[in-house]
Amino acid sequence: MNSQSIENYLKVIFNQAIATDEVNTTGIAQALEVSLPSVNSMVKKLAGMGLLEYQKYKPLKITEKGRQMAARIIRKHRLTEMYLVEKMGFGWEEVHDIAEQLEHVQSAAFFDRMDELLGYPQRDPHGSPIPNKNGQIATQEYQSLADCRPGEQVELKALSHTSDEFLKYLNSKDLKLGIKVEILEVEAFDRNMKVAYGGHQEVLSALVCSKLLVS
Amino acid sequence: MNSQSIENYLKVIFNQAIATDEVNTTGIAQALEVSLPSVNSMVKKLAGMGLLEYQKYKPLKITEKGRQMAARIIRKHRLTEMYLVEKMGFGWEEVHDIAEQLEHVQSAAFFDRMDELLGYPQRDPHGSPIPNKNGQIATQEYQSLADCRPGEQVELKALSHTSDEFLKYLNSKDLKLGIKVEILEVEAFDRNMKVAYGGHQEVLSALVCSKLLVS
DNA sequence: TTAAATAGTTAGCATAGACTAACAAATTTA
DNA sequence: TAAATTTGTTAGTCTATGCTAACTATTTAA
Ligand SMILES: [Mn+2]
Ligand SMILES: [Mn+2]
Ligand SMILES: [Mn+2]
Ligand SMILES: [Mn+2]
Repeated sequence: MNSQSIENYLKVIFNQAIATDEVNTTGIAQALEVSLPSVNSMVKKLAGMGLLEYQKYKPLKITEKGRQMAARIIRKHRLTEMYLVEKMGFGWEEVHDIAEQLEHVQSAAFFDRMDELLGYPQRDPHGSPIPNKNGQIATQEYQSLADCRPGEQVELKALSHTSDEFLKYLNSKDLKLGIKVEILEVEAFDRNMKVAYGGHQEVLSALVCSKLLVS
Repeated sequence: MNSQSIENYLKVIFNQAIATDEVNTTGIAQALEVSLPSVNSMVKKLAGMGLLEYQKYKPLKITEKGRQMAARIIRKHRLTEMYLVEKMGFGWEEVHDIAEQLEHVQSAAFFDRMDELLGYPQRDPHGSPIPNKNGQIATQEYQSLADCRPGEQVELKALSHTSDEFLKYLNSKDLKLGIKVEILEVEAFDRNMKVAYGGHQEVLSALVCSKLLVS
């Protein structure tokens, strides 16, 4: 069985591969808050396990085997988050740290039961897709709210950033997944957006808009 | 934060202290399936943390601090087992291995929520008491079925042994907690018992009877 | 296109937690 | 009670995973 450490590395590498395709040592070190030499030795180990392709000084590439293994861990993470929100009444800002631990539990039955009780959800509470048991994952086809034009009416589908602070900010503005948002105005200077949704009218910063994924 | 290893040692020591008051190195080694020197060095570490009293060649004694810490882990274990059975539909023979992992999750909110959703249960699916948040634990005041006499009518309250095989055996005989059992006959030679309960009439071996706790 | 900055690597070390081999103390058995 | 057995301890080793310091390769800026 792989250690929690290995699983956490692999997950970070997988996520960085999605974002940039080219994964580098420094990015992993920052994401995991470990030193560069620690990453270097773990990367060699993962390569030895056939999960990465590693050549000195070259960007890292995750293998298909690595991708699948990572996706299965992410599956457990996201199912857990969904379960905590839907079945245990937690807020979407409370679940990540718990899921970060539960994702390492070794018990197919446990996660399969969550999946079943949830009715086989496709997305987690933050709108990210839940990989299937084979490690296949739907690609996000949403655009950023920041790329929308005045007059458009869109639906909030997912978040591209899920820090506690951001989620609490969204709570404070009653911004939830599924709400319909109308873009009223875009300020040319700073790209701030005036939007209307569910009885609210708010001005959202360009930073916030860039993290909101809509369709 | 204490490691999973430390927590598992402490739990074993706590349980042995309940059973015998005198805890010895060999017993811990057997329970955890590790070598004697491994236990010896961990025991010194736990003593250094103030969780045990250790003197060379003397039986170990768990401290009040150690007892409380152990009971809090056991609380998480037993709440988890109860949650898995009551809220997720697992059988009592399926939950121990999952709880063995979940008991190490660091999140008071997670276990408090389980507790709340379960309605603050006093006992786990095997009838063992669930310690409270301060590490206080009710003492079992049940007697073994093996100590009962013919003609007595008792209620099955808990198990003093909870291996998968034993639980599956109980499943096969429809023996569940809460059922009323009448002792019909005790065979003098081997102490086998003929009992009746819920439409069943069975002969239970002395070994089985010794593991069934009743009131 | 050289110099500076950044990124990646290696060597060496630390800690946690496991192990075996060798030995010592305590207990049991003859 | 002396011998045999069991129990506990010490010393030394190993693997996993981290670290810092020193160095090298690559990339960026002057
Ligand atoms: Mn998460
Ligand atoms: Mn994790
Ligand atoms: Mn258990
Ligand atoms: Mn455990």
